[in-house]
Amino acid sequence: MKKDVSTEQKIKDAARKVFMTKGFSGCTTREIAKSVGINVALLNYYFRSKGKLFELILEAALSDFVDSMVEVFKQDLPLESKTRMLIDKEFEFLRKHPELPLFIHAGLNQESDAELDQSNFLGRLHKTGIFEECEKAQEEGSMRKVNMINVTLLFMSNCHFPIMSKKLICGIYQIDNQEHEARLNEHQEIVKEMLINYLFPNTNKHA
Amino acid sequence: MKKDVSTEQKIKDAARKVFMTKGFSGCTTREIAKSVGINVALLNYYFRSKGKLFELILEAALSDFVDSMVEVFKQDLPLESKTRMLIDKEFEFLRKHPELPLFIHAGLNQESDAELDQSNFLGRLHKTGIFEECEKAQEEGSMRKVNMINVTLLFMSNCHFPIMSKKLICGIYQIDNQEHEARLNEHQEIVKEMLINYLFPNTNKHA
DNA sequence: ACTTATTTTAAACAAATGTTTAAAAATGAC
DNA sequence: GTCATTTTTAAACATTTGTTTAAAATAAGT
Repeated sequence: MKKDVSTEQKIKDAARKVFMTKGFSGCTTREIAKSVGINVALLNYYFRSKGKLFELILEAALSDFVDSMVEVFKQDLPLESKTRMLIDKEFEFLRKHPELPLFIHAGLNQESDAELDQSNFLGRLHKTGIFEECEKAQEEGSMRKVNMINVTLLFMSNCHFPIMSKKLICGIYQIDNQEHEARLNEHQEIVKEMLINYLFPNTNKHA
Repeated sequence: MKKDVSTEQKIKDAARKVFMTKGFSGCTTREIAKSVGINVALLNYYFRSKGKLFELILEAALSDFVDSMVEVFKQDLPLESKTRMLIDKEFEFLRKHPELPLFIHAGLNQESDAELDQSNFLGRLHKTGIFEECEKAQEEGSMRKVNMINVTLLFMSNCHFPIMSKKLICGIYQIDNQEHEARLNEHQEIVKEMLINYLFPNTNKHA
């Protein structure tokens, strides 16, 4: 019964890779099975259907995202340092999984129901105490008074979009991967400074 | 031969709507045909194939985007006013076509070749003189010295992402459409202030 | 070793899909 | 009205696709 890696896990890994790059309806069960080296029927033996398998992968992807955020929020650091760290971690994480943001957004649109809070993402974030921490800082006046949803939007916009827009940017500006990487590295610093200046306006700027 | 609207155009309109919401492989030619009220064969009579039709729609969508940018850039206004106007126009445009950003990014990933600069987007932008205008402002010191690709990224990130992430945000924060709209309206102002402060740091803030 | 349960496969199924063919309907020219 | 051209349709074609069935191979229990 024991293998190096269980068949079930091998299928999940392959499915993740294929779904990520091609989307749910952009690939076939046979394509996934082939990339694992197994029969199509085995897919439905372990998971009941293509759709069920996809839901699993999507949920896991979302979870990965929240995990990387939680990890930073839990750190015992001043808010401003956490902000820098969050941005750095996000860029680092997304450089390793550049297809993830697009996959998640496209995936959520595919599933009309989108039972997104089964995994209780909001609860996991709350447990880190980050919301109270921001609230306190906002009352103290060290942090700008902005709704936390808007704060989230600011972070995600400026971290996720630069990664997911690679093809568009390279296409419009006619640049290659190397140049794009350079722009991305610079952007990471730009975003850090811009967001910190905006959210913590009273801090001395190092300029 | 003359109709109120030509069949060809009706197909394009329907295809645009369907492709936008479901993606290339997320819909069928029959689905498009049905929504026009015509036979499947007529699709391939006017356009040669599903793929060719899709390319047309995608190209047009990209063109719409650039058009709305060009329109603002051509205005005879100080850079800072143009910035405000660009952000307002982008939000306005995207509220009307919220599926567009995701459609474009997913579409570009689907087409491996992505002959994106057939429409010469860069050239159209150049012709507005916006690049020279920014370069001059940067030398004068009124605008922060940031590569124009990064400037583009800043604008797109902060305008496009908030729109395309609606389902994700509503799912995580468990908010309804109305609350999301309120966040979006506020975000529009946030983005304007943040970007202007960052790009034109020497201007007096109205605070 | 024999039996039972689990894992894997080959083959088949029915439905869906992109595309084509050939004929009918509509339109325009004269 | 007749003929030729354009537009539209119904039907068919060959694949593809998600899923199932039934049997074979493997592992586990005793």
